[in-house]
Amino acid sequence: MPSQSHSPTGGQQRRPASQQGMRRQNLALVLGAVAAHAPLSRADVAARTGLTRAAVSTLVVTLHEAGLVSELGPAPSGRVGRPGNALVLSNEGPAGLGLEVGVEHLAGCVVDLSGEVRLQRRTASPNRGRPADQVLADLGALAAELLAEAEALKLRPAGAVLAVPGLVDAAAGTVVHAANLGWRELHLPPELLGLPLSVENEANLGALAELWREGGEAEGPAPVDFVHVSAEAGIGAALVVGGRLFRGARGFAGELGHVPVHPEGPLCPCGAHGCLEQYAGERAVLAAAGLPEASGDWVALLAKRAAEGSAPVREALRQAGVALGTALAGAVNLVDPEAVVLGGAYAELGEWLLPAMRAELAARVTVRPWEAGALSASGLGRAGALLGAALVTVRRIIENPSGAYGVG
Amino acid sequence: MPSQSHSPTGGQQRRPASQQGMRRQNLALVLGAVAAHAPLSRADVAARTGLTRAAVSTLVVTLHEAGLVSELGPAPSGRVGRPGNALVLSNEGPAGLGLEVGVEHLAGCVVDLSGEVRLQRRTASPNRGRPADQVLADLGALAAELLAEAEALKLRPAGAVLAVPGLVDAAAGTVVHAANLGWRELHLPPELLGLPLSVENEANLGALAELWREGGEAEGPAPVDFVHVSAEAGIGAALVVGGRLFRGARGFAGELGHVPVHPEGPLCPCGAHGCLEQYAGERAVLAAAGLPEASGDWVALLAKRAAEGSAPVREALRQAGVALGTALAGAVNLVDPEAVVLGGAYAELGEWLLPAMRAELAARVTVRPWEAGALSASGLGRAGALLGAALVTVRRIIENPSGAYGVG
DNA sequence: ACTATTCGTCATCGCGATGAACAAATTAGT
DNA sequence: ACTAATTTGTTCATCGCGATGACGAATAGT
Repeated sequence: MPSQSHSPTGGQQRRPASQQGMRRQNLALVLGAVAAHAPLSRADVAARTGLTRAAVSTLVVTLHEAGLVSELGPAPSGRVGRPGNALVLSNEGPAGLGLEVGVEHLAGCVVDLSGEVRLQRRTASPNRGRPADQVLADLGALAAELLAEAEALKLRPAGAVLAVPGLVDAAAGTVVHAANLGWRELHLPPELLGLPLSVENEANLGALAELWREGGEAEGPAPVDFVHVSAEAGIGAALVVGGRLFRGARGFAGELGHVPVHPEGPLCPCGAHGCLEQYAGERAVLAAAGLPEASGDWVALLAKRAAEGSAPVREALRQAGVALGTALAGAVNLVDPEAVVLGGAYAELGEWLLPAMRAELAARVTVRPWEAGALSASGLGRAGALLGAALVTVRRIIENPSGAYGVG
Repeated sequence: MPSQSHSPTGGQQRRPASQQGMRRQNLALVLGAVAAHAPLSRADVAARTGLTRAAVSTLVVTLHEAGLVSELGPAPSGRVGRPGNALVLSNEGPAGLGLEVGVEHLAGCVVDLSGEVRLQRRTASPNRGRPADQVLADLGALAAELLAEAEALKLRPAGAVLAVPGLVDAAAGTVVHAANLGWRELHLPPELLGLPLSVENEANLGALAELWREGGEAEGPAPVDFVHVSAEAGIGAALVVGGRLFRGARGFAGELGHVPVHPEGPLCPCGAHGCLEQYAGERAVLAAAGLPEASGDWVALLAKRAAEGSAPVREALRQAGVALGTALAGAVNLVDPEAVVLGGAYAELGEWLLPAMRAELAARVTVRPWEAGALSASGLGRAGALLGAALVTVRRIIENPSGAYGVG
């Protein structure tokens, strides 16, 4: 289960603090500082973390032996004094493998510790209704190729995470229901080619990719409390709270698609009336736009038609935006996020969806301060899920370096 | 600010782990075990926490010197072996002072470390529109009386928390807006009679009281992930996530009252259309019931008329329940709580509100498992806020014993 | 060359948990 | 009643790990 167990039920079952725990925590602290702030000397790390230079030194020895950090050698800083020895995350050794199964494709990628995508691979594959074991076999072959190439780069993935468009029980490692693939109650093996394998919802992984994106760009610091909306199979929202994915008590948080928008609206397959999906879901938008359903890459098609100036398509998207905005207004009133990010496939339709969403949010979020800029489209778009899947393993190593292998 | 700072913005600004931090954590671990599981011998604590008996011994010495735990003396256990020396939370020394200002009353109470209410006081006081400093002066007098009585019981409150019906910025210690009192942008002094003073929303405190209620009764274990709905001034929902109050990025989470229920519904004073308050708020319910507004204790009045069998009142409450259920269905779909608790004044109307709410939730929460029993009325009712206010200080001491005084 | 800095490492110290040993207090068995 | 077996709580030696302070190394400024 990536990132966070869903309710550790641990009322007060905390572990006692031992000196080994202390060391573990400080290893993570040092590695986290190196991961977050590019090249850093030991002294920089000490200043930033509050640890002593001496302590940082011994911690770095451990991290270096584990192959997690490497030195670039002394770099003239321009200032007086002995120059520091720059530390960076190792671009060899531990890595993360992300896998993705979509309706029409399989994909995988390998990222190194610094989050850089080092390998990527994508193959067309009509998976709709195909037996799951065949799909998984193809996916295994793709993963094997990636692992071979990774070995040539001296990268050694420590875990694999699979992104699935559908409802997933991450803790149990099962796909509860993926309508577009025709999967239901599918238990995935705990290992793939010797790597521990986790499953996760595409929407959640897209949110994590957004959370962990390189903050270096001019986009400002990545928010740690946000709602990430994405539509792939149904409409899902991932809640990120304090930099952690929030799964809810039973792991089913984020079902934005079934938030009631018009309580007396049309019947939804879920059994309720007027769910958001009835206004902003695939079928609803295609119907409103006058397009046939199940038409291949419907998102790309909509984007193309809208760009061409099709009035019905634009109106359909505007109405979807209104519904999304209404549902999100409720969500914002409830959880008060720092930002709302439109991700996944819908990010590509942002140009047509965002104005109506912004208007709706501005009109309905009135009790607290709310700026239009707090709603934006993800720059990652559909690539987010795969990237997020690969990053899960890497982040897990960085946040708990002694957990991987026998570092401690 | 009680309980949890609202977004520590701490991307990776964690403190380094020192051996003093280790001690602090283990003190909290031991004290937490004693607080949670009644009388416990040192050996029991060791077994339960995973610490060594030796370690527990020295930790208990520190806690005893700080006046946080006391010994009951050896108690025959019936089993073979030397009997353990039972440890309990001290019923003297550190305590918590809770204060409450309502539209028609002032109240205060003192709880000891074990959460027991030792002193309670309530005075009628028409506070609507009265100058805030006069109200606070009266409240100070009430607090002074309680502190004098507390001293006779050898209880020494370590902090005071004030429950206010309205929007509060707990971190800044200000009441942003309390419509029913006529307060706006009121900065409260940081101290009251020498005690550090915090302010908090009534709804949030009611939720915390629910969270911290004695689990011993047959009501089963208190949930750690739940939504606590209460209506006092407006309709508020407090989200408790993993046993902590969730405040949102800016501290405004839980505005259930302005979640859109019927997007094209009547205009709300907040500027939006069809907010929940337009269907389940004080004015809406009274109007639907055919009663004059601003009629003293309107909740009690509604409960009385409903119990007498008044059809219009019952129908008004049923419709409010439908609206509440619709809004809550959205909330449940989003955050997947373990339970939903109806608290505050509305708890007294539970008999008339719950059936419609349950029906609505059952119909609209379909993707995940949902049982009707997950929605219930709080047993604390309106007393929750005051109790929660007093418990905040006590819980803070228990969760961080070295923070209070110079324990460490 | 000399001084002022800054960086990284080493020896020493203190704190706090661990583990083993031991006295005290009880029950079970004869 | 006396012994054996347990369980509790404390004491003592030990270990791990960060803090502290000192020292060599490497740079800039004069």
